[in-house]
Amino acid sequence: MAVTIKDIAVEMGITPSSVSKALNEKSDVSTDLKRKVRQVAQEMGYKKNMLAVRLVTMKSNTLGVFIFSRTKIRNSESTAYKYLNIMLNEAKKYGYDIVLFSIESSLSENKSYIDLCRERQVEGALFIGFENNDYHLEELVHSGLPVVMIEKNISSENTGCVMVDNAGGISLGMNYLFTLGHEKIAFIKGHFAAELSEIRFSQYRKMMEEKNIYSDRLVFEGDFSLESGYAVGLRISEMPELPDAVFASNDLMAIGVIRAFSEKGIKIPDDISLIGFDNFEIGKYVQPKLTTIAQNFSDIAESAVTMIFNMINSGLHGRSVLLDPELIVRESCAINKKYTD
Amino acid sequence: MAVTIKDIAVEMGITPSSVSKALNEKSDVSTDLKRKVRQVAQEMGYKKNMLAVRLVTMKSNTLGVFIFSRTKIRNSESTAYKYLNIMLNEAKKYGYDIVLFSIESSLSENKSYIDLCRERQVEGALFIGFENNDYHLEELVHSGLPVVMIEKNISSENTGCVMVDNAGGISLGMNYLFTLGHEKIAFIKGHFAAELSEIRFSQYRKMMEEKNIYSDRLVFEGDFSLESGYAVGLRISEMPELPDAVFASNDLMAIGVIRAFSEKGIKIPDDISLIGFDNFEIGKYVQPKLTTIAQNFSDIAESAVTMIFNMINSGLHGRSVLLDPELIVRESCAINKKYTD
DNA sequence: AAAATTTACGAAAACGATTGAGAAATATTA
DNA sequence: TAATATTTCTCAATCGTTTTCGTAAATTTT
Repeated sequence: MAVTIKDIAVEMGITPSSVSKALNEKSDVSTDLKRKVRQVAQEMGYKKNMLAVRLVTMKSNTLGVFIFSRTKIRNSESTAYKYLNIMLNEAKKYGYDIVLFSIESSLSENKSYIDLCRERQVEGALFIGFENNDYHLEELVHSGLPVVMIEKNISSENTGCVMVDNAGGISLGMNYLFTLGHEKIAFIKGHFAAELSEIRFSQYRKMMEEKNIYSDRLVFEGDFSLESGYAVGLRISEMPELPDAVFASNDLMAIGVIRAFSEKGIKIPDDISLIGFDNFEIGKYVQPKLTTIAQNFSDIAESAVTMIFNMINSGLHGRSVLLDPELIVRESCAINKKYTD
Repeated sequence: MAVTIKDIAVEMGITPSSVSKALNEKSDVSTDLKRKVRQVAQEMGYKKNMLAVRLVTMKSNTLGVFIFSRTKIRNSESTAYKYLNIMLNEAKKYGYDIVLFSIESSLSENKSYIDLCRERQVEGALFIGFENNDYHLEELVHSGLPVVMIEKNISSENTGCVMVDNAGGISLGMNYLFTLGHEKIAFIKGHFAAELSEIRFSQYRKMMEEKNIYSDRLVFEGDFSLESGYAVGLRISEMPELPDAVFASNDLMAIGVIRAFSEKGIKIPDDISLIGFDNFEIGKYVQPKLTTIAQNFSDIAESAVTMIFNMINSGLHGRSVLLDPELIVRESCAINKKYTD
């Protein structure tokens, strides 16, 4: 069917090994033959069979990428894709392919992530999002396979992670809110199965407690989705006394809140301030423009790929790298009026 | 390193072929041996090497998917990911893997899409988005490799496509607008390199011309991005006389328009009606809620995968399938006041 | 009990490449 | 010119499977 080096060999009256070496620019073949072989290969439409190459060289040059879609954690398909895109381009620079794994179906097959990786001979695995209750984590950590996770804080010999400094991001936002004179700051938590939900909330709680102004009644359960933000927004609007501000665990929920408040006639930032987390582009187009904490998705993905290649090629251990978030001030926060009284 | 069937064979004092047959549930091996082999394999932590399997069986069980990221056509990373996700799950049902290809890097390597596919032995390729000026199209069509494209209307022996009926979608929106009494309908075109931009615009133009109300001054260039929608919105707001309505080629641009109008004090839908295309979830949360044309991304992706497997397994030819769009009426369109005068 | 059939396993070739060791051809040195 | 060194190619093993064919043993049929 397809033309092989053997075909080229018989065509040229030489051996397959010479063809292989010529095509791979080995030193023990004359430049003249190289040229001829290249030309014949071209003419015959030869394409090397990577399956064979990888089998014999025992190098798959392949990275596995797992994206969690089962529960739509963070509801941010768009960020998953951003990550994926960067990973793809970075991997290509190293000459690696990326094979995608979907979580839901692999679980139904009753194959663990490691099984999938071993079968495909992937040299490393990248995880985008990881659920707290996933019992495969243990296995991953002890597998020996280089693994790096995004949005899940972990580091061991063979597993690393890269994520934004979520606690730092919350601090940035909280301090900004404090500076503006806000004290009754409500918080909308993210999806319970995402580790960063807990991290963000903990930092919020810690900072509120330090000021002795923490109250359970100020925290609301969300799941990172627009809808959940909207639902919480409605509930907040019905509180006997409005909070000074609300800190949403992500932009999507913040936008849901904007919608709810708008329907209830609550003005942002006049009646209440609002801050999000992520810095999605859409935040610049909602009314009011959303003040938020930015995380650089490209940097995260790039660091993840860099780390995994360091682990694969240089045998480095997994590390936990935290990237700096940034406060993006736009229009959804204002000075607390009560403060000026 | 890793345990192979040979290892199992020596361990059990049988031959590799028996192990292979046992593991593959072949009929010419006793159920007793099968059981034993399974157990030993399990104990020894055997994982079959798919590279070897695929090489010998001459079946890669792999689909290639190409996503165009070079020019951020449609600016809809999120839809690309939605497509990808469905494809992944559908492919898994057939026992296929998906390897991802990034367009930009492949071009820099000077390897055509077909080269990449042939090397990896992929059995079919899925394209998400395709640029008008991509000169590789010709090669694809004549490659013999099963290919199906999303958002690019083409069909030949080995290439098919699936997309929403864009012209029909525009008709839906235009007729709705006409019913509401609008005549001066502005149109924001999508990215010039996307085929569907032309399709959508053509239908708009056709319907306007049928009513003899087409004017070049009512059409604006966009590129599917929020920013471009915003920019056009600003320009529209500065027109000597406001149009009755604006039809944006996608929701993102419509949201940009909302922002621009809001800043200029133009009320939607009181002063002007607005309609989008895509039915992104965010449309329900902007103010006013966006009326739009819905396309079902899941259906599109599923159809694409189904088609490619039909081509791969049953040798069916590529077809061009058009899915029905739907008008989603929300709040951004109202009856034309001039009409009621 | 002999013949025919079935069952269960082994031997070996294959898939398409790579690679180190060895052989042949050519070039270099003494 | 002979000996040595260098270049250039061939040989053959290998990667981990699958699969066809062959054959001995077990089973069934006559």
